[in-house]
Amino acid sequence: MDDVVTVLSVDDHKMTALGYKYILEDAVFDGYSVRVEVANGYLEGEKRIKDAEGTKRYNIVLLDIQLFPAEAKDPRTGQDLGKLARKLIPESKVVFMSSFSDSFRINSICQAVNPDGYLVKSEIDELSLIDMVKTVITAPPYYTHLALVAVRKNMSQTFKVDEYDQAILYQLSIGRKTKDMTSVIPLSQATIDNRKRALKHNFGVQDKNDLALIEEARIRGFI
Amino acid sequence: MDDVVTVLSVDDHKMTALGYKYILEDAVFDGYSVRVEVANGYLEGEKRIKDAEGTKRYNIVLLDIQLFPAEAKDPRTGQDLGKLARKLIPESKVVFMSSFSDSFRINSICQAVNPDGYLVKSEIDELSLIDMVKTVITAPPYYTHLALVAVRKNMSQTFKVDEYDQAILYQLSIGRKTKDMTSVIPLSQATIDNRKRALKHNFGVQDKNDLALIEEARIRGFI
DNA sequence: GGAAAAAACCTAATTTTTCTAAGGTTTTTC
DNA sequence: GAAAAACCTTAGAAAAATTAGGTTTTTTCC
Repeated sequence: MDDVVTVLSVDDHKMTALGYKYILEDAVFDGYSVRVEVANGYLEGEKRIKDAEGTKRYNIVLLDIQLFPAEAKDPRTGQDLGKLARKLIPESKVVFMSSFSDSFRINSICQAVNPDGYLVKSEIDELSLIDMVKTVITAPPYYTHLALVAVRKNMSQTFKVDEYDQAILYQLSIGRKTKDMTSVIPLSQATIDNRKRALKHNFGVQDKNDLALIEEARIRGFI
Repeated sequence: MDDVVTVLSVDDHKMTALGYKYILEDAVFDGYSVRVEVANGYLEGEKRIKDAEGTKRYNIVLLDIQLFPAEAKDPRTGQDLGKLARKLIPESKVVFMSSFSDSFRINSICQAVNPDGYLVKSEIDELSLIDMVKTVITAPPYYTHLALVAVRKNMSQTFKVDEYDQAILYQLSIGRKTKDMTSVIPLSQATIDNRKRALKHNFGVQDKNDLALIEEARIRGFI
């Protein structure tokens, strides 16, 4: 193992990333030290990853999810950087840190990127940060407690919805009109109507509105 | 919290269970101590769980998976006891300890029982056993490393198979003939033939035999 | 607040997809 | 070499999707 573990930390709050940097660089590891490079926001993070293409420059890439200010309306997230890292620097470990602890989001990211770690920000302290580096380097994966709870919830979900139903629930949750879903879900509007009706029935919210369906889906971890 | 945490340990190797008993009873916990009752095998475990029905007698139920000697040919496993515990003593935490570390088995059990912990036996030592009790009591779940790796593998599985295909793969893996699968899978033999052919195509093993299909499914964590 | 427009909800007929029944051919097992 | 099993195919049945459009409810606008 190298004497220095290099971490790229990508966050839209530089102060947060600097906090992690000093914690990790001050910590005492067994047989190595940690050096943290900070990238402020999506674009800088993207650049660093691209600049490192094909190298082993980073042992760990630490990614926030939200990397643009809300008003930027940019749909790209840390998940996209995670996928990019997987492609360009496949030997680097990818770890997410996010304030999101909802089941759906965590499981979606884990499925899409298969990260070596996931930390819910409210659970991060000095010890867990250090423990994350140790575990990710030697025996991934590393999940904080709430991330594990979310994973467990998904695993034990006995009521299955297929990919179409999941997409319908998601589109409902972000406010897309049913008639517009045909542009993102390859089904006819009547089929979407039918499946929506079936979902309401199966979730025990027929005779109720979409909000009830969304809420029940959220409770069950489908969104 | 009670001063004493009571654990029911169900294993078919009494010496193993006794080992856990002495480790945990000798350990020093913060604010409580641990008392372990040992049940030797499935039937005794079943009896203890039934006797405890509706009570809070056990804080934790620790279950091995294999609870009959191989020659007994009894299909019941610790998973059945786990489900029973969930039903009769719902306030007790359920934790599995097993030598199985294959992805399919771990994920099946987690889905069927939603345990508060899963330990792969090769990873159990004094510290992890103690840590398991602490975590399970205060903030479940607790998975050992290989269990987490298995969970992660399942999560990141992008190639989905539905329940019918998964059952076909499993039946193939235990050697059941295709013509006999109709007794355990509610599909016609022609449909099973068709799905099997499609699975071989999707897994890139058409023109190969069943062993190739099984192996590829195992690699991908479907069995 | 009411009218018009938009969207949701719903349904029947038709089409498409998947399953099944039935049985033939090929391969494997004994 | 015979029997068993796997593999494969076709025609028909069943299930799901689609087309097309109607009714009801909600939203928007004045």
